[in-house]
Amino acid sequence: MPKDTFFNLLEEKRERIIEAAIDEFATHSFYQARVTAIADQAGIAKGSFYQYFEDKMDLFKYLLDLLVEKKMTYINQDMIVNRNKYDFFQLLREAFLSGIRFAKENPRLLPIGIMLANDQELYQEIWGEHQDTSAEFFQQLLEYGKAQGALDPAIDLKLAATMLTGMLFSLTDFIMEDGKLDLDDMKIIDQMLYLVENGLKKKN
Amino acid sequence: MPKDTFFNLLEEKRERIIEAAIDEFATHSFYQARVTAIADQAGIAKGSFYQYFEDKMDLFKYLLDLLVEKKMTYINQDMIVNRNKYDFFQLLREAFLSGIRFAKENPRLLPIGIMLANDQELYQEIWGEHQDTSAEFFQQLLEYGKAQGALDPAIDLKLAATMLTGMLFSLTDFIMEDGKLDLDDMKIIDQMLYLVENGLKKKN
Amino acid sequence: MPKDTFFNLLEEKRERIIEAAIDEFATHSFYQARVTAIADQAGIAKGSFYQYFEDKMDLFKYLLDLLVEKKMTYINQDMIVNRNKYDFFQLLREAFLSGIRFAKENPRLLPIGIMLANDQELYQEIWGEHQDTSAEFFQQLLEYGKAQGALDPAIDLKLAATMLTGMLFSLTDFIMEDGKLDLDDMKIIDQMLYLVENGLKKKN
Amino acid sequence: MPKDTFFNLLEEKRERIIEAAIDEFATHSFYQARVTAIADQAGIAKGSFYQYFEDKMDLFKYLLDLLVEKKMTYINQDMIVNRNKYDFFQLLREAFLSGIRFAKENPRLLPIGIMLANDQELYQEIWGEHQDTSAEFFQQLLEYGKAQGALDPAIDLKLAATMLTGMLFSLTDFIMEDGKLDLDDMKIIDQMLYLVENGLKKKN
DNA sequence: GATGAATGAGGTTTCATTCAT
DNA sequence: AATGAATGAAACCTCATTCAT
Repeated sequence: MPKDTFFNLLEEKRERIIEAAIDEFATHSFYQARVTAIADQAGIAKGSFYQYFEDKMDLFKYLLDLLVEKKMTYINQDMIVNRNKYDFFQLLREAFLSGIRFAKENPRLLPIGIMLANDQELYQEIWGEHQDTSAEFFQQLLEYGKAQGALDPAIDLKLAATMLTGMLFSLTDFIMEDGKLDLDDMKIIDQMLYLVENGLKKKN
Repeated sequence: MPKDTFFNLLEEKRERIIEAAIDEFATHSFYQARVTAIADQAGIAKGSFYQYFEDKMDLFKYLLDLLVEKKMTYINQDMIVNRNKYDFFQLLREAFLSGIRFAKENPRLLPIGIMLANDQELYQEIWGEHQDTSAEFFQQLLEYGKAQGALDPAIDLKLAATMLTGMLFSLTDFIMEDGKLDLDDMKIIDQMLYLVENGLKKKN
Repeated sequence: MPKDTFFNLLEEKRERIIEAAIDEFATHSFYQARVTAIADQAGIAKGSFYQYFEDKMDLFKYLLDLLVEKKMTYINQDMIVNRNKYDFFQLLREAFLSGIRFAKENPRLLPIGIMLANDQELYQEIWGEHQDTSAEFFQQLLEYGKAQGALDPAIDLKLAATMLTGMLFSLTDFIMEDGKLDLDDMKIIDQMLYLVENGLKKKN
Repeated sequence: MPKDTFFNLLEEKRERIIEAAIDEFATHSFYQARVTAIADQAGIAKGSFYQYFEDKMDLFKYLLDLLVEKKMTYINQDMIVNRNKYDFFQLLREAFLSGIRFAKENPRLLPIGIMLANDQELYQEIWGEHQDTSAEFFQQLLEYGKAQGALDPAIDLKLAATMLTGMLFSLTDFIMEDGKLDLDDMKIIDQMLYLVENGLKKKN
């Protein structure tokens, strides 16, 4: 946790530091990221950095907290409200949508999460067991769908969850790549959902 | 490219160096990996390292070349031979299978590829534009399937390719995770293919 | 010298600062001691510290002044009063006793003096020539003893003073070590005095 | 323990480094001593230092090992040889003599030992329990003397050992102070021994 | 060709002190 | 007077790379 001094700062300066940190961690791994670069970019003295944070890790963890908190906000807003109104595939659509929306509105946070996900050792140190949330989330959603009788009973839920996770990741990459427009996103998501619902096979 | 001296080495020593390098890069990012660790592990003097390679990057690029070359070999062996004998979904099955097989037989190469894929800057420096090969490969396969009339004409091929790429990645993770058995892999792949073919929706 | 602001403080706060400083300097060398720790412990702002003292050294010197002053008080109280009533060995006993008593009643001041005594450079900077007070004191006492005819004329007074100084230091350590009881102290001091008076040799 | 690289160095360079280290640690506490100063003084690059030693502590411990080893050599040479030839007071004389001789011939090692002795925390970290050797040594010697019937049976051996330790320390300081001559040392030691044997009291 | 010592730039972190409120 | 944020020099240590044998 950052020190009190950090939270006592003027909003504006705090923002500058966070922005600088996100910039640095979005483009460099935790180890490659330099405290000096963050301090310089934020326009503060190197020494000041250590008045705000215990060390580099302290800042990094705080950033991840922000990321998780923000992401949760996104998903919850959309999903909690609609959980009982819609059927499984509509909920899935919402889930995809909020994932994409989050990524688009916080594009610099994404690489940080991805980098962490790919550094096992760091991941363990920071989050311990803390299961892969994304796959877990989809599995719960699928169980709900199964209970509703919306799913083909032949499918393995855990595998399907894994699959959806992978698809969401790729889809995000796909959409982020050239900053495509919002309207198009809808089409893409609907296409993707069509694939998920009906598969690739030609209907007779 | 490694220097001539490297290729003049006894096969056995060359092998030892490559193995040591793979070990190091499989567990550390490019920047985090230490030349010293590689030299120690390979049982050569630190100075010798620089007689074989220009620098750390030189070795890393060479490793990636090996990785790509090896992966291509896998896919080609299975696919080129069977391209005309089987229908689209059988080919897709082969593609998944060879992807998985490669990952299982070269488990230490995988993290290297993943790490690289997640470091934009490094990726650019090493491969420049060099499109995402995996998605490209699936797109070609899908085009072949479309030509065969095996696919639902409503689907967007590029998107489907993205989707399959993500799925393959996740599937690989899924299988590698607890070292599942070969026979099970088949079942999982068939399950996955079932999803891909028929989607999640309950059949009437 | 502390600034006027320091002496204008409420007795209670001044006390708190001194106590905090003693704690810090008793457990850390001058260089190792941290101004921040003192300020925190005393419950004052770091900035306030510099309103009271020129710098770390300023406080340290002041502490040493207090120490010397306090020690002098101890010795004087006992000694000045008794100087003419008792013979040499009784005075020596008093001197040892007051040394021990001071150490026991101000246990945290002792390490500060010891640390200083062992850092030549610092010692010089703070006290310049300022002879070793303890040895000097014993030498005067011995001269008084010689004048009284209580001492073996063969002994070298300066050397004996050095010897007594070392003994007092060790004795203090010895007694402080496990917080021994007061009554025991008397016995120990009498034992020690016996040694001083009669030496180790077996009497015939 | 220093790394192998250190022991592979040319004698001359190794010597230079040790000398530089002793100089630094003799005039600064462990924490105050600077690796940079040692490297500069020894004429090596800062990086080289870390090729030879794990860290600052590694070098410091090695220095202490040298100190102890050297001191042991001194004492043993003189004492082991003479243990059975001489009576107690002669042995004590030898002990004092070797202590002094060691201090005179290795004047820069002494402050290092003293500083360590006065930093409890550091002492613990380096030597753990490892009793105060000097006091222990004198106690054994005194027990030998008691067995021989050379000592006044009224004296407390542990206290006497403490006393002798303190005296040796002070005596060493006394002699080192202004670089007194060898011949004088003998006189001083004999004076000191006289005090120890016969005490201060005037003989009738 | 092989070795391993030598180098120094650059990273993180600490902390006494100053400054602005 | 009091506060506590701001500063930057300086410390330790790492490591890719060069150099001399």
